Amino acid sequence: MSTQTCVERILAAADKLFYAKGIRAVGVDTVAAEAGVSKRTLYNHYPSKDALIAAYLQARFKHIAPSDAPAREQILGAFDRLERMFADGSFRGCPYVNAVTEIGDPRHVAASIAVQFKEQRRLWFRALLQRLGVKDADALATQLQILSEGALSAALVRGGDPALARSARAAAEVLLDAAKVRSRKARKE
Amino acid sequence: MSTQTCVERILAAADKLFYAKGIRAVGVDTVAAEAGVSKRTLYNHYPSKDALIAAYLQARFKHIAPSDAPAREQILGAFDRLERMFADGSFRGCPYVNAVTEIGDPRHVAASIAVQFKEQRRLWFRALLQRLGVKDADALATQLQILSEGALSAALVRGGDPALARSARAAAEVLLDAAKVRSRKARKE
DNA sequence: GGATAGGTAAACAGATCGGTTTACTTATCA
DNA sequence: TGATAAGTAAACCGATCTGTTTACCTATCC
Repeated sequence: MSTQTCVERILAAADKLFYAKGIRAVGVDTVAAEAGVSKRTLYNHYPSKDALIAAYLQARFKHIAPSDAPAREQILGAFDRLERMFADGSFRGCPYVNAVTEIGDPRHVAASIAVQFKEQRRLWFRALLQRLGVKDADALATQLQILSEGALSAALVRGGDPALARSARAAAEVLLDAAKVRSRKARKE
Repeated sequence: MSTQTCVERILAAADKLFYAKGIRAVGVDTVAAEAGVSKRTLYNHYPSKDALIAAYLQARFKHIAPSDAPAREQILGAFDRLERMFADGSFRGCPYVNAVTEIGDPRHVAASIAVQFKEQRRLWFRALLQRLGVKDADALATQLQILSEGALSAALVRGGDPALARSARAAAEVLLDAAKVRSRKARKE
């Protein structure tokens, strides 16, 4: 017996299977079985597989915990987190990018969730860059986002090679060092 | 009537449909119909859908034409090519990454083809960097590869925004400028 | 002219998919 | 106690998928 509620177990099963095997590769019956729940119950909570997919992506939408650590440290820490993800063994790419690829239809809810997630991450970079006093924080944030995105994609193909995360981190350091700072006084960290 | 041979039409149809709609989303019957060929004929040339997928990926394996243009120009030109791909309207991400995502199984032929393709591109970067006399050409080549990979992935989610290719190009310029060169004399271009 | 190779069209087989329905069980609570 | 809500198990539906089979057609070439 568990303290988990019904929809929690469904979501946990969907998360595990959809991410590990792919959205299209996993049927609704399989999710229900993994959750230890009848198919009827699953369809009582989610009217369609599309709704379940949307819920799965929403549930993965973790906001990064705000931190008082130095901005540069936090930025580079994001790449260290990638490295740990790659080495985990169960890494299979970015769930949002995967969903967009597997679903195809750009009007699907999954597409807009993916856009929101990526933009949220970019804004997280931008806020930290602004704290660093970087002049064109917006442009640099996009570049850092592209770097982490690229590491994710390359690691998917290369079987989760953690060296890719370290490469991306080193590139991020170069970009940060080359970035122009607003003024001498603004540099506190 | 066309001068195209049978398997050429099959491959052209597979390329168009697999890339535009996804490998799993397109059935063998659809490919045969698009090629104007009976299903029996398709299975005479390719014993299974997996074989057709492998042929589709192999056919996309274009080697970049060698050029006498300055190395730095060629490297940055790769990002300009990305920008044109994004703006094309039919852009739907990298076919190799998509195949890995859609198929899942890392032992599938598609997975090794994807690895080969990505490595070939990385080596193309590396050769140009060596011509530039860059000291750690191997590491920088990986970073440039991560940048273009990231632009592809981000553009897939963001509906082919060409600005992402320009961002990646600008980052590549910064990395190139920061790269250490082997010696004064080696700098010819 | 007749064998051969390669093609078409369409039915078929077996599996799986998303989703629905039916009939039964359990637990809560007024 | 008895109504209501929520769950189970399993059959079922129609569509679609990969792959095979059958029967027929049409060039080419010796």
